[in-house]
Parts: sequence; structure tokens; C-alpha cells
Amino acid sequence: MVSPVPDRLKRKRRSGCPVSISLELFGDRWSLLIVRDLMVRGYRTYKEFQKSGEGIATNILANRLRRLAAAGIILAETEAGDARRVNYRLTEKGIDLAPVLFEMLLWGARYEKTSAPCELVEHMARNRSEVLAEVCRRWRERDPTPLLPPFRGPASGPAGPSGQKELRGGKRQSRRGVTS
Amino acid sequence: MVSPVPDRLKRKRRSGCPVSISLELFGDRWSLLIVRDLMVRGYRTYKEFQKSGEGIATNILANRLRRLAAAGIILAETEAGDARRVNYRLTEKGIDLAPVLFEMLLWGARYEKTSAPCELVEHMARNRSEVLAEVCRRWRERDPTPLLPPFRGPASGPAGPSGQKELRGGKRQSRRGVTS
DNA sequence: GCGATCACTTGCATTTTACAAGTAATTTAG
DNA sequence: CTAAATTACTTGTAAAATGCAAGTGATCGC
Repeated sequence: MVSPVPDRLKRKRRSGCPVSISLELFGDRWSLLIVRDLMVRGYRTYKEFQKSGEGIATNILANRLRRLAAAGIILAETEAGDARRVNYRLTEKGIDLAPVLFEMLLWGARYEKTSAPCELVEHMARNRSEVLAEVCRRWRERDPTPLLPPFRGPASGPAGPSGQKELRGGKRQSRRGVTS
Repeated sequence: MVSPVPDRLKRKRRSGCPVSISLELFGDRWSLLIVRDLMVRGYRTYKEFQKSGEGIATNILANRLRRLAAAGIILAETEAGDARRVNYRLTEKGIDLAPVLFEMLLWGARYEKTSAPCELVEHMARNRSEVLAEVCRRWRERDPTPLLPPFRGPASGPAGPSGQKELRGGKRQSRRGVTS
């Protein structure tokens, strides 16, 4: 379990702008990746976040988990039956970041070379509300089935070769996932 | 005008995930504030960004403008008629960050104390596509009328006193703004 | 010319991040 | 029971990013 939050993490706000305040809470290169892992990959534990692909340093991970918990975006609880394990999960405030993540995914896939298959991205773009509803359902029902796999394969995108025919990364989507 | 982009700004990607790639481009506490200023406040110049309210340091501002330009999110051009002034504007790639900013605004206003009037936020939430269309129109027609004022007043929000009756900050919205 | 304006750059102290290693509290294997 | 393994971190230290104050150089208005 994480230690109590030091006061220095509660800095004075720069302004009253909602965008600015949001950025103070998760405006860095790591926080939203943890939220992503919780939201669409079904990750729950420290070790899973560490092995998530982007290579976050272990002290930074601990720091970000603390900050996200302090912001009320995630919760940490010791697993019943194994006191070594801490299970993290999103709060309602956390799951409500889904639209932000969703738009970032669409933007990145549209303008940068990524490993996300074009068809998948296009399907998500066409079915925005259904995808967001499914993300929310999984959270509500604590369904840990990954909605999206880790995108590890070779990058593709607007300037690259045309979209891949298969998902990479070894994980399959559930029947109730974005391909439904 | 900004200097050419050093190679060290083009780091190797952490992963192929679109969210991760997006975060590498604008995942910090300042970049999206500049985009916000360009998008909804009609700011164009270095000095306007500096006086934007959050107090960005001048070297950081220069660095972020360089990075955003390198990422193809903004353009810099010397003003015709006054060679001192540099006018920045969003590219199409940049204006397409509008949904990301929009969702961050809604989330921040919903869960944190901000200076954004509740009625305004609720109106924006109810008229998502119209607001985004208006943002896009202003960009396309190079209409510099601010869509939203700087939110400088005392914070209000879900846990605070009920919404303000008037906009603060001295700037008024245009007739074609979000109040239409 | 001359002061003012604008868009930066530079130097330096502080903070944050990255990387490697270590530690404490369990749980599991034998 | 003890020993090894697992999990979730912390610690130390170097590198990088940030924040702050001051300075620079190219215009521009007069």
C-alpha cells in the first residue's frame, strides 16, 4: 500500500482554468498511461504497470500512483487473500477520464505512426458512444477483460504502409469488446 | 521566429500506442495551455502567451513553441508589416486537438473547483458538436474573437458554492460564441 | 538617432526524472 | 519450521528539465 501523501504534492493552483487544473493533475508523460492500463487493459498491480511496455521507472511509478490516489483518480487496496499484492482501480472520477483518453487515442492514430490497426481505430471513431459505454460497463462490473491489447507491433499510420490485417500483442479482444 | 529544431527533441518512441505517442508530444503541464490560448482565446504572440495567467517561464515558452512547431501542431510566421512580431497559429493537426481539450475542460470542471461558470460548462457539455464546430470555424476563417475568456475568478465547482451568475475576467464572448 | 517593443537566449539554482540497487513484508516450497 | 521467491515499494546518485532573473539583438515609431 502506498504511503500518505506529502504536502508538497498539493501545490497551489496556477489558475482557475479547468484545463490548467486538469493538466496539473495528470499533465505528464506517465499518469495517463497508468489510467490507460487500468481502463482498457485490465491491469491492477504494480508489476503489471511496470511491464506495460513504455518502461516507467519504479520510483516514478510509485510517485504517480501516489499522486493519482491523492487526486482521487485511483484507489489502492490490499488484495484479500494475498497481503503482498495491492490492487489498484479507477474511481468514478478516474473512469470519467475515458473521453480524454479516447480523443487522445484518435488524435494520435490520425496524425502519427502508431501500432494501432487502422480498422480498429476507424471502428472506434465511428462508435464513440458505444466504446465509451463499454469501457464504463467493464469498470462498473469490474470486468478485467482487456478492451484493447498493448500496441507493440511496427508502427503504421497516415504516412506509413496501409493498415495491418491482424492485431498484434498476443491478447485477444473479448466478444463484448470494440469489435462487437 | 524560432530556431531550427535540435535533434535531441526527436526522441525514440516508447511504444506504438497512440496514447503514449500523443503524450510524448504534448504530455506536460504547458503545451496544451498554449494550444488552448491559440484555440479559444485568440492569442497569437509570444507576449500574449506569457501573460496568459499561469505564468510560464520565458525559456520554457520558447522551448514549447519549438516543440509544438516541430510536431506540426503549430506554425510560426513573421507578421507582415512588423518584422518583430511572430504570429503563431494552429495547423489542422493542432486544431484537431480540440476534442482532447474539450474533454479535459469538462472533466476538470466536473471534478475540481474551477473558475468556469457552471452554466457555461453545462451548456458546452450539452452542445459538444456545436461548440467543436464553432472552434473549427474560427480556426478556418481565422476569426480571432475569443470563444472563452481567461478563467481568473475565484474557484467554484462541485464541492464549492453554487455557480457564478456572471463571467469574470473582463472579456466578453462574441455573438457567435458558445452562448449562441 | 534613440528609446521602446518584441521575441527570444543565457546563466544558474532548484526540482524532477532515470537508472541501478536494495529492503521489508508476505507467501510458497520443501 | 526454514529458505527461496514474490510483491511493492525505497534509496542513492547522476542526468535532465524547470524556474527565475537578467541580458541580447532585431525592428519600429518618432
